[in-house]
Amino acid sequence: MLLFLSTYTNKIDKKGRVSVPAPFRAELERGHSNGFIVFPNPEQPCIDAWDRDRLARYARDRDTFDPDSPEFATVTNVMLTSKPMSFDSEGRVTLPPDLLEDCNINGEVVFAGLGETFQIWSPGNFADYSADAAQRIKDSPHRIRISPSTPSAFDGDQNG
Amino acid sequence: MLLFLSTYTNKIDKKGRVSVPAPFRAELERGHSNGFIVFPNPEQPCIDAWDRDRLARYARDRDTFDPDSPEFATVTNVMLTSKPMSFDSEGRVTLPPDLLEDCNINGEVVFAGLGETFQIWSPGNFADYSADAAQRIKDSPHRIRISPSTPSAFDGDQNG
DNA sequence: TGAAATTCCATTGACGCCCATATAGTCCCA
DNA sequence: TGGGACTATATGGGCGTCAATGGAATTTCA
Repeated sequence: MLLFLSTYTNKIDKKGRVSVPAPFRAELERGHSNGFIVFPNPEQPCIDAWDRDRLARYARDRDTFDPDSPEFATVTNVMLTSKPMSFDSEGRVTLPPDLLEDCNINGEVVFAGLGETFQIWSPGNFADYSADAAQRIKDSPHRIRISPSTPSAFDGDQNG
Repeated sequence: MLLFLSTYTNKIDKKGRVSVPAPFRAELERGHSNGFIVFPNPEQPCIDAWDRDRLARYARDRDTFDPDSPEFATVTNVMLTSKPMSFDSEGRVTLPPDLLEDCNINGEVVFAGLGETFQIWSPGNFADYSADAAQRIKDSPHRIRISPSTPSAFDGDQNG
């Protein structure tokens, strides 16, 4: 699976282009994709970025939801509002102006790796968001817990 | 699988032609198709557009339905009312006038990507529809949940 | 022969491709 | 180990191509 890590801040030029961090590009290429898909996050003032395979999986789920359910409404809304981004020869994309406006993005963007996906923030909103997350961790500290590994390339290595 | 994303608003010219968004055309070509199939949506004032393979799958299902069931009636009606659209050399189609009338389409159309299929709306009806979907999401918010990936080139992730 | 439809050509604006530059990081070698 | 050459990334700008749209020319059918 793809793994997007770390955060990067890049500039948007006059033509609206922004370089996607090279490590993110490399990850997408690992998934045989020369682009990714963006849509407005339904809960936070940021842009969600998924690889095509993940969105295709989500699209398939649409047929399984009750048309009156909120799940159906959400997946429908994601499909309607998502836009495919493709890299130019320098690894840049042009993010949709309406999404930038909604997220208060102007001149600079933060690429925030979240593991299987990443997000795109304005530096200001991202600072608030990550400060809030840090505070919540302080308020209720806990140990890192990770689910047992599925037996894969290695065998018999999964300590409880 | 094919993936139709985002929404596009295009004009219908005096001769009834309208450009199909280039990304939709590209998807259809990916599926080795130089056109698509339209039929009136049974529940909403819009036109459903499917690729040929999907309609063929649905046609096969007809044999499995009880002839007295509503499912049988629906699939039968879809087959009876479907019309194949094919692109001219500029990527335009001429939508059937009766379907346009039923959907209050006049001068402009919205192509609405829904993942595996897309729909064709009048701008006004589409605004109502998407506002309604947005409202339903607000009324019962929930996080996006996506089914586990099928084991493919990469290893699956097991979220409960 | 007229109406409708299909093919072909023209215009405009946006986007992608190419080239150039700067900066930072890496590698090599003395 | 320090310096220099090389490479890759991020960024900026010019230009050609393509998409969307409109209309003319040509064909088809009643």
